[in-house]
Amino acid sequence: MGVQDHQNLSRRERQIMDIVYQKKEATAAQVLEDIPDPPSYTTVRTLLRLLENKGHLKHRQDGPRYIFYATVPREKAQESAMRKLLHTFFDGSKSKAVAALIDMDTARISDNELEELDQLIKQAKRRVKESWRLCLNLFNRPPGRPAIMIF
Amino acid sequence: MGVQDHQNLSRRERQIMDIVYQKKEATAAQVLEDIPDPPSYTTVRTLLRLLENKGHLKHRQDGPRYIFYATVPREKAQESAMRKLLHTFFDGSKSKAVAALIDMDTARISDNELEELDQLIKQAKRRVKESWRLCLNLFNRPPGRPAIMIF
DNA sequence: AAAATAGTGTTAAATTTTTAACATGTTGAT
DNA sequence: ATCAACATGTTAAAAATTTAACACTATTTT
Repeated sequence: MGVQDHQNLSRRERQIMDIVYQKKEATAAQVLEDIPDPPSYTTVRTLLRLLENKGHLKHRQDGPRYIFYATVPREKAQESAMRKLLHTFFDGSKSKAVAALIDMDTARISDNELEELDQLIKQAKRRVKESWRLCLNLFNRPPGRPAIMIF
Repeated sequence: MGVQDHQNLSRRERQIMDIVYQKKEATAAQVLEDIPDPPSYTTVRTLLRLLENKGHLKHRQDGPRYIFYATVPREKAQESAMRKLLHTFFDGSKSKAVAALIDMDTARISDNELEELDQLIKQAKRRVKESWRLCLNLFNRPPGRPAIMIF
C-alpha cells in the first residue's frame, strides 16, 4: 500500500512531487525556483527529505548535492493522474477529454516541441496503418460499429 | 485573486472539491459517502462550510439540507486541471496527452456513455466539415503545414 | 590552507489542518 | 403536538503540516 497514493499528499508535498515529475528530477534549489509562494531553502530540503522517508522520492548524489526523482515512474503517475482527471471532470469519458484537448488553445510552441510532434505523428501514422483498434479503443466502441477517423 | 487556486487547497479540501466536481453538486452526506478514509459527518460539514467561506463552494437549500456546488464552473476547472496535467506530465504537449489517452484501456462502458459518445461524434463530424482549424490547433501546427488527425 | 560558499541533518516552534463534541433548529411521522 | 431523526452552527482540542534556526560537512575560491 502506501507509496502510490498521490491522494494523501499534503499541499506542499504535492507541489514538490509535481515539480519533480515535471522536471523528471530536481535538486532542492531547482524545486525552490519553481515552487509557488516559495518557503525558505531549508524548508524545501526538509520536505524533500520527508518525501524520501515516506517513500515517494529517492535521490542520487551529484557531486555535493542530491538529485531527487520519484519512485513511482513517470508513466505510471501519468496514467493515474489522467485517470483521476477523467473521473473527476470527464465522467470517465476519454472522448470528452480528447474533445476538451482539441478545444483548448495553447499560446505558443517551441521548435523542440514541434519536432517531437512530428515524431509522434509519424509514429501514429504507422500505428494507424497497422490497426484500427486504436480508434475503436479511443471512443470505447464495440468492434462491430464503425468509428470515424480523420487522419 | 484567491478563489481560483485549486493549488492552495489542503488535502481534505481538495478531496471534497474533486467529489463536488465529479458529482456536479453534492450534500454533506454524499460527500461523506465518496470521501476516502472518511472522517465523521460533522467534520465533512465543517470542511464544506470552510470551503464556502473561502469562496470555493456555494450552496442552495433543498428542503432541510444544503446542496453544495463549485463557484468556479466545471468547464473552467476542467480546463485548468487539464492544463496542469499537461504541464506536469506531458511537457505541455497535447499530442502526447492524446497519445496517452489512446493507449489507456478502460474496463467497461455504459450504454449511457455510448450514447453520449455518439452525440459527441456527430457534433465533431459537423465541426470538422466546417473547418480544419481544429486539427491544426490540436497539433499546434502553423497553418502552412498539413496536419494529420485521428478521430 | 583559510575563507567563503553551498551542501546536509537535527530539532523544535508556529501555523494550519483536521477532527469532533456540543448546542440548536427543522422536518416528518405517529 | 410531541418525539425521533436529521439538519446546521459554534467552538476548541488534537494532529499534522509547514516553517526555519542552528550545527555540521564538503566543496570551491582566493
